[in-house]
Amino acid sequence: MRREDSEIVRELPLFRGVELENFRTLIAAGYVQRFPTGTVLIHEGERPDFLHVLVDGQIAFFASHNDREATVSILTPPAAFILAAVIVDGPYLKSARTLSSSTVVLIPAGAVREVFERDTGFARATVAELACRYRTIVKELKNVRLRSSSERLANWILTQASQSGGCGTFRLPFEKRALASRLGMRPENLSRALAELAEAGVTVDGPMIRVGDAAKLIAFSKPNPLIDDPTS
Amino acid sequence: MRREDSEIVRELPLFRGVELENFRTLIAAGYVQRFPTGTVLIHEGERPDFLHVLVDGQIAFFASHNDREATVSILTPPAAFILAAVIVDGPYLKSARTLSSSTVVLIPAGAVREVFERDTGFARATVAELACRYRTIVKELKNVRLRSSSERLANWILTQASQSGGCGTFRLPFEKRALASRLGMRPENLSRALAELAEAGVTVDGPMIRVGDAAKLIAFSKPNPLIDDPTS
DNA sequence: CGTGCCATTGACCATTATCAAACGACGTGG
DNA sequence: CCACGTCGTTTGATAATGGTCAATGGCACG
Repeated sequence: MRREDSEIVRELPLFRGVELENFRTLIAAGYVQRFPTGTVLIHEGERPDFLHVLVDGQIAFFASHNDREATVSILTPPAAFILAAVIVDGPYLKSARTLSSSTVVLIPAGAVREVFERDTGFARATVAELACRYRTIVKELKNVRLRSSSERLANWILTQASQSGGCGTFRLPFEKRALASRLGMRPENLSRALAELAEAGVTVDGPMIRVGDAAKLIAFSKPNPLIDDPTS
Repeated sequence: MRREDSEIVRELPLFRGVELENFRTLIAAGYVQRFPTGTVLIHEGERPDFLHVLVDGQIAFFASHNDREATVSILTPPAAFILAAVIVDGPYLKSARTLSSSTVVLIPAGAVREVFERDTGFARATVAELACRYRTIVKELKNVRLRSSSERLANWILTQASQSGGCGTFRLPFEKRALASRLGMRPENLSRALAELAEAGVTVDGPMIRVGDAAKLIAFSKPNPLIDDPTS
């Protein structure tokens, strides 16, 4: 593993509190892999062999049933994933697919569980990580149940715009079809919803989104920190 | 606190591994309260003062936004709740209301965090609890996104029937309106969906549900352990 | 310079929500 | 003991939301 990659892992909140020796054990057991766009890294229902850390790229988590497919979340680096499955040693509940070419650090599940047993710093960080993940999904469930699809879109644009720095313009981080699935809608509906948001001052040019009138978009979106604030 | 109540708490997976001395600290700091039906115990957005343990009764967790209200989950005793909020010391993401008169053990959040810091057994149990909770919500999100409302109902009836012992008849554990909200539908729709399930051999008499033909209901429901199995 | 995929648009359909009304169980007060 | 009101449930009619199907245009890539 390149020093560069292990540094990224070390800097994650999940690993920052691990004792150096234990961290080295984990890194020594792990390795790095690079996957092209569209690779399915993990399959719903299988058993977790590795804790994964996304170092670069983008990964979508999705689940299938009844000939339908739903994106549960999209992960941006750096971040660990499938921690819960590794901890409880239960089957993956979601599949994962790269949305762009991605590099992933793989740490054997057994090593993770061992270090978890003897390193209280790691245990604490695991708790914090899981608690945050849990809260994130609760927010997502609220998002789905309490808002229409255009409202979800409007709020997604708002948070995206605010994360992309002051100017009201940003580039979609992935294809519109991926965004549609992430927001629980069809691509056709996303198109229509984007067109509808012109009334709220949002203009679209290919992958570029421009928030022309933030106040108007906020009025339409009715953002709620208990749904949209990733830090709360 | 009655010995009876503290025993129930002690037997929970979350507390079973806590060192006896630490457990006594928690219990000494806590107290029991009984609430009538319909009491709102906690309010979305407020700060967590206590870790709660439901000892008897039933509690619905719900969130409000845009004049809408959505039930996120319904808890049956014995179980701890709002653990994640206590751990990260963040605002409640959901409100909680008793569906029947309920007794709850309240343990001050500070005491929980203190014991959490020095008791590795508790830390480990917390991790397990959070990981399971996380996975439960992921399943719920899949349930909402991958199934129609009648499918959700059919699968709910299936698991309920299997948990209520061999005979295919059971009593709804709460009002139909609460069930409707739990399943993400309106009471009117629940009525219609129940009527529709007659084709799958389900008969309804007030609060009594009878699964006349399990095979037929299974064929309709298409149950999926990665959504419906609470243990996986 | 095709070929394929994504995005968009329009027409139509399915699902679910909303509104309204009526029924029945239940409890209260005359 | 009965009249009445309340509330949960059911049923019907209608509207809104989102999904499906089909056709088209644009763009990248071979």
